[in-house]
Amino acid sequence: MIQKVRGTRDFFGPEERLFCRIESATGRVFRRYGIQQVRTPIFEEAALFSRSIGEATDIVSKEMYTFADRKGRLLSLRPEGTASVVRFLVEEKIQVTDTLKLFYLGPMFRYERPQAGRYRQFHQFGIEYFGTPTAAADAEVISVGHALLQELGLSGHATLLINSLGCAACRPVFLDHLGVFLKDRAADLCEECRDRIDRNPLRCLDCKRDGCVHAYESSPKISESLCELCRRHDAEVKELLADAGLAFTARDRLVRGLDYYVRTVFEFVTAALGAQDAVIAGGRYDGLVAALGGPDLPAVGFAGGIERLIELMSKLPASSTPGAAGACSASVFFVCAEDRAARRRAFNLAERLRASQISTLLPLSDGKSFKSQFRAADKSGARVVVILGEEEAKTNSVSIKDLSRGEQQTVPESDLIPTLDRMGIPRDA
RNA sequence: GUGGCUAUAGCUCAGCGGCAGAGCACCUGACUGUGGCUCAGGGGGUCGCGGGUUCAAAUCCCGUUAGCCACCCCA
Repeated sequence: MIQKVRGTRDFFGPEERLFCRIESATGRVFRRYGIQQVRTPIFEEAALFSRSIGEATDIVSKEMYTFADRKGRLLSLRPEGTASVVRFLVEEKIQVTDTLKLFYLGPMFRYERPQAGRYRQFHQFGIEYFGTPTAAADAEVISVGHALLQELGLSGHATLLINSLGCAACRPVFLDHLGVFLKDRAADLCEECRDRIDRNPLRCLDCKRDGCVHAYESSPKISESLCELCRRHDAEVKELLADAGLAFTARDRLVRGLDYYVRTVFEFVTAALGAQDAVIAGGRYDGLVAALGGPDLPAVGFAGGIERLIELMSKLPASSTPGAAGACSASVFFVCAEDRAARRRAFNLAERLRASQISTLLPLSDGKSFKSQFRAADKSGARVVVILGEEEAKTNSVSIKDLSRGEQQTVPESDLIPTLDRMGIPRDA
Protein backbone atom coordinates (compact mmCIF):
# COMPACT_ATOMS: atom_id res chain seq x y z
CA MET A 1 0.00 0.00 0.00
CA ILE A 2 1.26 3.43 -0.89
CA GLN A 3 0.68 5.89 1.88
CA LYS A 4 0.72 9.66 1.88
CA VAL A 5 4.15 11.17 2.25
CA ARG A 6 5.36 12.11 5.69
CA GLY A 7 3.98 15.37 6.96
CA THR A 8 1.12 15.64 4.47
CA ARG A 9 -2.54 15.00 5.17
CA ASP A 10 -5.94 14.41 3.62
CA PHE A 11 -8.87 16.56 4.63
CA PHE A 12 -12.23 14.84 4.67
CA GLY A 13 -15.52 15.06 6.54
CA PRO A 14 -15.61 17.52 9.45
CA GLU A 15 -12.03 18.66 8.84
CA GLU A 16 -12.69 19.37 5.19
CA ARG A 17 -15.78 21.37 6.14
CA LEU A 18 -13.74 23.42 8.60
CA PHE A 19 -11.10 24.00 5.91
CA CYS A 20 -13.84 25.25 3.62
CA ARG A 21 -15.32 27.47 6.33
CA ILE A 22 -11.94 29.04 6.99
CA GLU A 23 -11.34 29.67 3.29
CA SER A 24 -14.69 31.33 2.83
CA ALA A 25 -14.25 33.36 6.02
CA THR A 26 -10.94 34.75 4.77
CA GLY A 27 -12.60 35.79 1.52
CA ARG A 28 -15.48 37.50 3.31
CA VAL A 29 -13.41 39.31 5.95
CA PHE A 30 -10.56 40.36 3.67
CA ARG A 31 -12.91 41.79 1.05
CA ARG A 32 -14.62 43.72 3.84
CA TYR A 33 -11.30 45.60 4.12
CA GLY A 34 -10.87 45.96 0.36
CA ILE A 35 -8.09 43.38 0.12
CA GLN A 36 -7.70 41.74 -3.30
CA GLN A 37 -6.67 38.15 -3.82
CA VAL A 38 -3.60 37.21 -5.82
CA ARG A 39 -2.87 33.60 -6.82
CA THR A 40 0.83 33.04 -7.39
CA PRO A 41 2.61 29.80 -8.39
CA ILE A 42 3.51 27.36 -5.65
CA PHE A 43 7.06 27.07 -6.95
CA GLU A 44 9.51 29.80 -7.75
CA GLU A 45 13.21 30.26 -8.39
CA ALA A 46 15.03 29.18 -5.26
CA ALA A 47 16.89 32.48 -5.12
CA LEU A 48 13.67 34.38 -4.49
CA PHE A 49 13.29 32.79 -1.08
CA SER A 50 16.92 32.86 -0.03
CA ARG A 51 17.09 36.54 -0.86
CA SER A 52 13.85 37.55 0.88
CA ILE A 53 13.61 35.27 3.88
CA GLY A 54 17.30 35.31 4.67
CA GLU A 55 20.08 32.91 3.81
CA ALA A 56 20.81 32.14 7.46
CA THR A 57 17.26 31.35 8.55
CA ASP A 58 16.23 27.78 9.27
CA ILE A 59 13.60 27.98 6.55
CA VAL A 60 16.14 28.64 3.82
CA SER A 61 19.14 26.79 5.20
CA LYS A 62 17.45 23.47 5.93
CA GLU A 63 13.71 23.41 5.31
CA MET A 64 13.20 24.15 1.61
CA TYR A 65 12.11 21.64 -0.99
CA THR A 66 14.56 22.65 -3.71
CA PHE A 67 15.18 20.75 -6.93
CA ALA A 68 16.63 21.24 -10.37
CA ASP A 69 14.19 21.00 -13.29
CA ARG A 70 15.08 19.43 -16.62
CA LYS A 71 16.92 22.51 -17.79
CA GLY A 72 18.88 22.69 -14.56
CA ARG A 73 17.00 25.68 -13.15
CA LEU A 74 17.05 25.67 -9.36
CA LEU A 75 13.45 25.82 -8.14
CA SER A 76 11.81 25.69 -4.71
CA LEU A 77 8.37 24.84 -3.47
CA ARG A 78 7.31 27.97 -1.67
CA PRO A 79 7.92 27.87 2.09
CA GLU A 80 5.80 30.99 2.71
CA GLY A 81 3.70 33.45 0.75
CA THR A 82 5.17 36.91 1.10
CA ALA A 83 8.15 36.47 -1.22
CA SER A 84 5.94 35.47 -4.16
CA VAL A 85 3.55 38.34 -3.59
CA VAL A 86 6.43 40.82 -3.57
CA ARG A 87 7.92 39.17 -6.66
CA PHE A 88 4.55 39.55 -8.39
CA LEU A 89 4.32 43.18 -7.41
CA VAL A 90 7.80 43.98 -8.68
CA GLU A 91 7.65 41.85 -11.83
CA GLU A 92 4.24 43.11 -12.98
CA LYS A 93 5.18 46.69 -12.04
CA ILE A 94 1.93 47.07 -10.14
CA GLN A 95 1.21 50.75 -9.59
CA VAL A 96 0.93 51.56 -5.92
CA THR A 97 -0.63 54.98 -5.54
CA ASP A 98 -1.94 54.86 -2.00
CA THR A 99 -2.12 51.48 -0.31
CA LEU A 100 -2.16 48.22 -2.23
CA LYS A 101 -3.85 45.47 -0.22
CA LEU A 102 -3.35 41.86 -1.34
CA PHE A 103 -4.14 38.45 0.09
CA TYR A 104 -3.17 34.91 -0.80
CA LEU A 105 -4.20 31.45 0.29
CA GLY A 106 -2.76 28.06 -0.47
CA PRO A 107 -0.29 25.30 0.28
CA MET A 108 3.24 25.95 1.56
CA PHE A 109 6.08 23.46 1.95
CA ARG A 110 8.77 23.09 4.57
CA TYR A 111 10.91 20.08 5.29
CA GLU A 112 10.47 19.93 9.07
CA ARG A 113 9.89 17.12 11.52
CA PRO A 114 6.10 16.75 11.55
CA GLN A 115 4.13 17.26 14.71
CA ALA A 116 0.56 18.22 15.49
CA GLY A 117 0.09 21.69 14.02
CA ARG A 118 3.23 21.37 11.93
CA TYR A 119 3.26 19.73 8.52
CA ARG A 120 5.49 19.51 5.47
CA GLN A 121 2.67 20.61 3.24
CA PHE A 122 0.56 23.06 5.18
CA HIS A 123 -1.85 25.80 4.22
CA GLN A 124 -1.58 29.47 4.90
CA PHE A 125 -3.54 32.56 4.09
CA GLY A 126 -1.95 35.94 4.42
CA ILE A 127 -2.41 39.62 3.72
CA GLU A 128 0.13 42.20 2.61
CA TYR A 129 -0.30 45.99 2.68
CA PHE A 130 2.13 47.86 0.45
CA GLY A 131 2.99 51.55 0.27
CA THR A 132 1.94 52.77 3.71
CA PRO A 133 4.46 53.34 6.49
CA THR A 134 1.86 54.51 8.99
CA ALA A 135 0.90 53.04 12.33
CA ALA A 136 -2.66 53.00 11.02
CA ALA A 137 -1.65 50.40 8.44
CA ASP A 138 -0.14 48.21 11.15
CA ALA A 139 -3.22 48.61 13.32
CA GLU A 140 -5.55 47.80 10.44
CA VAL A 141 -3.60 44.67 9.54
CA ILE A 142 -3.81 43.48 13.14
CA SER A 143 -7.48 44.31 13.19
CA VAL A 144 -8.05 42.22 10.05
CA GLY A 145 -6.51 39.27 11.88
CA HIS A 146 -8.76 39.85 14.82
CA ALA A 147 -11.84 40.19 12.62
CA LEU A 148 -11.06 36.89 10.97
CA LEU A 149 -10.71 35.11 14.30
CA GLN A 150 -13.97 36.67 15.37
CA GLU A 151 -15.67 35.49 12.17
CA LEU A 152 -14.53 31.96 13.03
CA GLY A 153 -15.79 32.22 16.61
CA LEU A 154 -12.23 32.12 17.97
CA SER A 155 -11.68 35.61 19.31
CA GLY A 156 -12.10 34.35 22.86
CA HIS A 157 -9.47 31.66 22.31
CA ALA A 158 -6.59 33.75 21.05
CA THR A 159 -4.41 36.40 22.66
CA LEU A 160 -2.68 39.17 20.76
CA LEU A 161 1.00 39.64 21.53
CA ILE A 162 2.78 42.65 20.09
CA ASN A 163 6.30 44.06 20.06
CA SER A 164 8.55 46.42 18.13
CA LEU A 165 11.88 45.27 16.75
CA GLY A 166 13.09 48.76 15.88
CA CYS A 167 14.39 49.88 12.51
CA ALA A 168 17.64 50.05 10.57
CA ALA A 169 18.66 53.01 12.73
CA CYS A 170 18.05 51.70 16.23
CA ARG A 171 18.11 47.92 16.00
CA PRO A 172 21.88 47.68 15.38
CA VAL A 173 22.42 49.75 18.51
CA PHE A 174 20.26 47.40 20.49
CA LEU A 175 21.96 44.35 18.99
CA ASP A 176 25.30 45.75 20.12
CA HIS A 177 24.03 46.15 23.68
CA LEU A 178 22.48 42.71 23.58
CA GLY A 179 25.64 41.15 22.16
CA VAL A 180 27.75 42.59 24.95
CA PHE A 181 25.23 41.38 27.54
CA LEU A 182 24.99 37.88 26.08
CA LYS A 183 28.75 37.41 25.83
CA ASP A 184 29.02 38.63 29.39
CA ARG A 185 26.52 36.09 30.62
CA ALA A 186 27.41 33.30 28.20
CA ALA A 187 28.38 31.00 31.04
CA ASP A 188 24.80 31.07 32.40
CA LEU A 189 23.16 30.29 29.08
CA CYS A 190 22.19 27.00 27.51
CA GLU A 191 24.24 25.58 24.66
CA GLU A 192 21.62 26.55 22.08
CA CYS A 193 21.70 30.16 23.19
CA ARG A 194 25.49 30.32 23.14
CA ASP A 195 25.33 29.16 19.52
CA ARG A 196 22.79 31.83 18.76
CA ILE A 197 24.75 34.77 20.16
CA ASP A 198 26.36 35.51 16.81
CA ARG A 199 23.94 33.81 14.47
CA ASN A 200 20.59 35.09 15.71
CA PRO A 201 20.88 36.92 19.03
CA LEU A 202 17.26 38.12 19.02
CA ARG A 203 16.06 34.53 19.20
CA CYS A 204 17.89 34.06 22.49
CA LEU A 205 15.31 36.21 24.18
CA ASP A 206 12.64 33.68 23.23
CA CYS A 207 14.44 30.72 24.85
CA LYS A 208 12.24 28.81 27.28
CA ARG A 209 14.92 27.20 29.44
CA ASP A 210 14.70 28.28 33.07
CA GLY A 211 18.32 29.40 33.33
CA CYS A 212 18.06 31.53 30.21
CA VAL A 213 14.68 32.99 31.11
CA HIS A 214 16.19 34.04 34.42
CA ALA A 215 19.31 35.49 32.80
CA TYR A 216 17.26 37.53 30.33
CA GLU A 217 15.27 39.20 33.07
CA SER A 218 18.13 41.65 33.37
CA SER A 219 18.90 41.85 29.63
CA PRO A 220 18.66 45.10 27.67
CA LYS A 221 15.07 45.73 26.52
CA ILE A 222 14.31 46.50 22.89
CA SER A 223 11.66 48.93 24.01
CA GLU A 224 14.31 50.98 25.82
CA SER A 225 16.60 51.38 22.85
CA LEU A 226 14.03 52.27 20.19
CA CYS A 227 14.74 55.49 18.33
CA GLU A 228 12.29 58.34 18.62
CA LEU A 229 10.49 57.49 15.35
CA CYS A 230 10.10 53.82 16.26
CA ARG A 231 8.94 54.71 19.73
CA ARG A 232 6.25 57.03 18.35
CA HIS A 233 5.20 54.47 15.75
CA ASP A 234 4.88 51.76 18.39
CA ALA A 235 2.90 54.02 20.73
CA GLU A 236 0.55 55.01 17.95
CA VAL A 237 -0.15 51.41 16.92
CA LYS A 238 -1.01 50.56 20.50
CA GLU A 239 -3.16 53.64 20.82
CA LEU A 240 -5.17 52.75 17.72
CA LEU A 241 -5.63 49.17 18.91
CA ALA A 242 -6.79 50.37 22.31
CA ASP A 243 -9.24 52.80 20.68
CA ALA A 244 -10.65 49.94 18.66
CA GLY A 245 -11.18 47.96 21.84
CA LEU A 246 -8.64 45.38 20.73
CA ALA A 247 -6.90 43.85 23.74
CA PHE A 248 -3.18 43.10 23.40
CA THR A 249 -0.19 42.19 25.50
CA ALA A 250 3.09 43.98 24.84
CA ARG A 251 5.76 41.30 24.95
CA ASP A 252 9.31 42.46 24.83
CA ARG A 253 10.69 39.04 24.00
CA LEU A 254 8.49 38.45 20.96
CA VAL A 255 10.73 38.08 17.89
CA ARG A 256 10.18 36.68 14.42
CA GLY A 257 12.17 34.14 12.54
CA LEU A 258 12.31 35.90 9.20
CA ASP A 259 15.04 38.45 8.53
CA TYR A 260 12.91 41.04 6.90
CA TYR A 261 10.81 42.27 9.82
CA VAL A 262 11.19 45.80 11.23
CA ARG A 263 9.23 47.71 13.85
CA THR A 264 5.87 46.11 14.57
CA VAL A 265 5.67 42.34 15.01
CA PHE A 266 2.68 40.48 16.42
CA GLU A 267 1.19 37.05 17.00
CA PHE A 268 -2.23 35.74 17.86
CA VAL A 269 -1.50 32.76 20.10
CA THR A 270 -3.73 30.19 21.72
CA ALA A 271 -3.33 28.09 24.84
CA ALA A 272 -5.16 25.14 23.29
CA LEU A 273 -2.58 23.88 20.80
CA GLY A 274 0.56 23.00 22.76
CA ALA A 275 3.91 24.06 21.35
CA GLN A 276 2.61 25.22 17.97
CA ASP A 277 0.57 28.02 19.46
CA ALA A 278 0.64 30.84 16.89
CA VAL A 279 -2.40 30.87 14.60
CA ILE A 280 -1.78 34.22 12.92
CA ALA A 281 1.50 36.12 12.98
CA GLY A 282 3.11 38.94 11.09
CA GLY A 283 4.66 42.33 11.15
CA ARG A 284 6.21 45.14 9.16
CA TYR A 285 8.88 44.55 6.50
CA ASP A 286 9.71 47.89 4.98
CA GLY A 287 12.95 46.94 3.23
CA LEU A 288 11.84 43.79 1.45
CA VAL A 289 10.34 45.18 -1.75
CA ALA A 290 13.45 47.22 -2.47
CA ALA A 291 15.66 44.27 -1.60
CA LEU A 292 13.93 42.30 -4.35
CA GLY A 293 14.58 44.98 -6.92
CA GLY A 294 11.37 46.95 -6.59
CA PRO A 295 10.59 50.48 -5.49
CA ASP A 296 11.28 51.40 -1.89
CA LEU A 297 7.81 50.47 -0.65
CA PRO A 298 7.01 50.03 3.02
CA ALA A 299 4.93 46.94 3.76
CA VAL A 300 3.13 45.19 6.57
CA GLY A 301 1.20 41.94 6.69
CA PHE A 302 0.53 38.63 8.37
CA ALA A 303 0.18 34.92 7.67
CA GLY A 304 -2.18 32.43 9.30
CA GLY A 305 -2.06 28.65 9.54
CA ILE A 306 -5.16 26.81 8.39
CA GLU A 307 -4.29 23.44 9.97
CA ARG A 308 -3.85 25.12 13.33
CA LEU A 309 -7.19 26.90 13.05
CA ILE A 310 -8.87 23.63 12.07
CA GLU A 311 -7.33 21.93 15.08
CA LEU A 312 -8.40 24.71 17.38
CA MET A 313 -11.96 24.74 16.02
CA SER A 314 -12.18 20.95 16.32
CA LYS A 315 -11.54 21.24 20.02
CA LEU A 316 -14.39 23.67 20.53
CA PRO A 317 -17.96 22.56 21.30
CA ALA A 318 -19.85 21.18 18.31
CA SER A 319 -22.23 24.15 18.38
CA SER A 320 -19.59 26.26 16.70
CA THR A 321 -19.19 23.75 13.89
CA PRO A 322 -22.68 23.28 12.44
CA GLY A 323 -23.39 20.76 9.73
CA ALA A 324 -21.05 18.18 11.24
CA ALA A 325 -23.65 15.40 11.29
CA GLY A 326 -24.55 13.26 8.29
CA ALA A 327 -22.13 12.17 5.62
CA CYS A 328 -24.05 14.20 3.06
CA SER A 329 -26.82 16.55 3.96
CA ALA A 330 -29.31 16.61 1.11
CA SER A 331 -32.83 17.82 1.85
CA VAL A 332 -34.76 15.16 -0.05
CA PHE A 333 -34.18 11.41 -0.22
CA PHE A 334 -35.96 9.16 -2.71
CA VAL A 335 -37.25 5.75 -1.71
CA CYS A 336 -38.62 3.68 -4.55
CA ALA A 337 -39.86 0.26 -5.59
CA GLU A 338 -37.67 -2.25 -7.38
CA ASP A 339 -39.26 -2.13 -10.81
CA ARG A 340 -37.68 -0.36 -13.71
CA ALA A 341 -40.57 2.05 -14.26
CA ALA A 342 -40.42 3.29 -10.66
CA ARG A 343 -36.66 3.74 -10.88
CA ARG A 344 -36.95 5.70 -14.11
CA ARG A 345 -39.56 7.91 -12.55
CA ALA A 346 -37.46 8.46 -9.43
CA PHE A 347 -34.38 9.34 -11.49
CA ASN A 348 -36.37 11.78 -13.54
CA LEU A 349 -38.07 13.43 -10.53
CA ALA A 350 -34.80 13.70 -8.63
CA GLU A 351 -33.25 15.54 -11.58
CA ARG A 352 -36.21 17.93 -11.66
CA LEU A 353 -35.80 18.71 -7.96
CA ARG A 354 -32.09 19.35 -8.46
CA ALA A 355 -32.87 21.60 -11.41
CA SER A 356 -35.02 23.56 -8.95
CA GLN A 357 -32.02 23.91 -6.58
CA ILE A 358 -33.34 21.34 -4.11
CA SER A 359 -30.56 19.02 -2.95
CA THR A 360 -31.69 15.46 -3.55
CA LEU A 361 -30.32 11.98 -3.00
CA LEU A 362 -31.40 9.00 -5.07
CA PRO A 363 -30.32 5.47 -4.14
CA LEU A 364 -28.36 4.11 -7.09
CA SER A 365 -27.96 0.51 -6.01
CA ASP A 366 -30.47 -2.28 -6.57
CA GLY A 367 -32.04 -4.76 -4.21
CA LYS A 368 -32.60 -2.46 -1.24
CA SER A 369 -35.71 -3.01 0.85
CA PHE A 370 -37.91 -0.09 1.78
CA LYS A 371 -36.65 -0.52 5.31
CA SER A 372 -33.02 -0.16 4.39
CA GLN A 373 -33.76 2.72 2.05
CA PHE A 374 -35.49 4.48 4.93
CA ARG A 375 -32.57 3.76 7.20
CA ALA A 376 -30.22 5.28 4.65
CA ALA A 377 -32.52 8.29 4.36
CA ASP A 378 -32.46 8.77 8.11
CA LYS A 379 -28.68 8.52 8.27
CA SER A 380 -28.20 10.97 5.44
CA GLY A 381 -29.85 13.67 7.49
CA ALA A 382 -32.46 14.35 4.81
CA ARG A 383 -35.49 16.37 5.84
CA VAL A 384 -38.04 14.46 3.78
CA VAL A 385 -38.42 11.17 1.97
CA VAL A 386 -40.25 11.01 -1.36
CA ILE A 387 -41.78 7.56 -1.84
CA LEU A 388 -42.43 6.03 -5.25
CA GLY A 389 -44.07 2.66 -4.66
CA GLU A 390 -46.68 0.60 -6.45
CA GLU A 391 -49.58 2.61 -5.03
CA GLU A 392 -48.07 5.89 -6.20
CA ALA A 393 -47.33 4.47 -9.63
CA LYS A 394 -50.98 3.57 -10.20
CA THR A 395 -52.25 7.05 -9.40
CA ASN A 396 -49.28 9.03 -10.78
CA SER A 397 -48.76 10.51 -7.32
CA VAL A 398 -45.93 10.71 -4.84
CA SER A 399 -45.89 10.24 -1.06
CA ILE A 400 -43.90 12.72 0.97
CA LYS A 401 -42.81 11.90 4.50
CA ASP A 402 -41.46 14.49 6.90
CA LEU A 403 -38.79 12.56 8.77
CA SER A 404 -38.69 14.69 11.88
CA ARG A 405 -42.47 14.83 12.35
CA GLY A 406 -43.20 11.37 11.02
CA GLU A 407 -46.13 12.78 9.02
CA GLN A 408 -46.83 11.52 5.52
CA GLN A 409 -49.03 12.78 2.70
CA THR A 410 -49.75 11.65 -0.85
CA VAL A 411 -50.06 14.31 -3.55
CA PRO A 412 -50.24 14.35 -7.35
CA GLU A 413 -46.80 14.34 -8.93
CA SER A 414 -47.31 17.88 -10.22
CA ASP A 415 -47.69 19.08 -6.62
CA LEU A 416 -44.33 17.69 -5.47
CA ILE A 417 -42.27 20.87 -5.68
CA PRO A 418 -45.02 23.20 -4.36
CA THR A 419 -45.52 20.84 -1.43
CA LEU A 420 -41.79 20.77 -0.65
CA ASP A 421 -41.79 24.58 -0.83
CA ARG A 422 -44.69 24.71 1.60
CA MET A 423 -42.77 22.44 3.95
CA GLY A 424 -39.91 24.94 3.93
CA ILE A 425 -37.43 22.75 2.07
CA PRO A 426 -34.64 25.16 1.13
CA ARG A 427 -33.41 25.93 -2.38
CA ASP A 428 -29.64 25.77 -2.87
CA ALA A 429 -28.83 25.21 0.79
C1' G B 1 18.15 17.58 12.96
C1' U B 2 17.89 15.61 18.72
C1' G B 3 15.28 12.91 22.66
C1' G B 4 10.92 10.13 24.42
C1' C B 5 6.14 7.44 23.61
C1' U B 6 2.98 4.68 20.34
C1' A B 7 1.13 1.30 16.09
C1' U B 8 -4.44 -4.92 17.17
C1' A B 9 -11.52 -4.58 13.13
C1' G B 10 -14.04 1.51 9.79
C1' C B 11 -13.28 4.31 14.99
C1' U B 12 -11.71 4.12 20.41
C1' C B 13 -9.02 0.60 22.76
C1' A B 14 -8.19 -4.27 25.87
C1' G B 15 -5.04 -8.59 25.28
C1' C B 16 1.64 -8.50 26.75
C1' G B 17 4.61 -16.03 25.16
C1' G B 18 -0.29 -20.84 24.17
C1' C B 19 -7.67 -20.54 19.70
C1' A B 20 -7.81 -12.66 17.63
C1' G B 21 -11.30 -9.69 21.62
C1' A B 22 -14.85 -5.57 23.59
C1' G B 23 -17.63 -1.03 22.89
C1' C B 24 -19.20 2.04 19.03
C1' A B 25 -20.00 1.95 13.73
C1' C B 26 -21.69 -1.23 9.55
C1' C B 27 -25.18 -5.16 7.35
C1' U B 28 -29.69 -8.43 7.95
C1' G B 29 -34.08 -9.62 10.53
C1' A B 30 -38.29 -8.94 14.47
C1' C B 31 -46.89 -10.30 10.92
C1' U B 32 -44.62 -9.70 2.88
C1' G B 33 -44.67 -0.50 1.75
C1' U B 34 -41.74 3.09 6.40
C1' G B 35 -36.27 5.54 9.58
C1' G B 36 -34.77 6.87 14.79
C1' C B 37 -35.54 3.39 20.32
C1' U B 38 -35.17 -1.78 21.77
C1' C B 39 -34.01 -6.94 20.85
C1' A B 40 -31.76 -11.05 17.96
C1' G B 41 -28.26 -12.45 14.41
C1' G B 42 -24.17 -11.39 10.93
C1' G B 43 -19.88 -9.56 8.10
C1' G B 44 -15.27 -7.66 8.86
C1' G B 45 -7.96 -8.63 10.87
C1' U B 46 -1.11 -9.60 6.71
C1' C B 47 -2.05 -7.61 15.15
C1' G B 48 2.05 -1.16 10.49
C1' C B 49 6.11 -3.59 7.52
C1' G B 50 10.83 -6.77 7.47
C1' G B 51 13.95 -9.92 10.08
C1' G B 52 15.44 -12.63 14.65
C1' U B 53 14.72 -15.62 19.45
C1' U B 54 11.32 -19.80 20.72
C1' C B 55 8.18 -26.19 20.34
C1' A B 56 5.03 -21.78 19.98
C1' A B 57 5.26 -14.42 18.88
C1' A B 58 -0.02 -9.57 18.50
C1' U B 59 3.03 -10.45 22.99
C1' C B 60 10.30 -10.79 23.65
C1' C B 61 14.71 -8.60 20.59
C1' C B 62 16.70 -5.77 16.21
C1' G B 63 15.63 -2.89 12.01
C1' U B 64 12.20 0.05 9.24
C1' U B 65 7.92 3.15 8.13
C1' A B 66 4.25 6.25 10.08
C1' G B 67 1.90 9.05 14.03
C1' C B 68 2.12 11.63 18.72
C1' C B 69 4.91 14.68 22.59
C1' A B 70 8.99 17.86 23.77
C1' C B 71 13.33 20.40 21.83
C1' C B 72 14.50 23.22 17.49
C1' C B 73 11.75 26.24 14.32
C1' C B 74 7.38 28.36 12.80
C1' A B 75 1.61 29.55 10.58
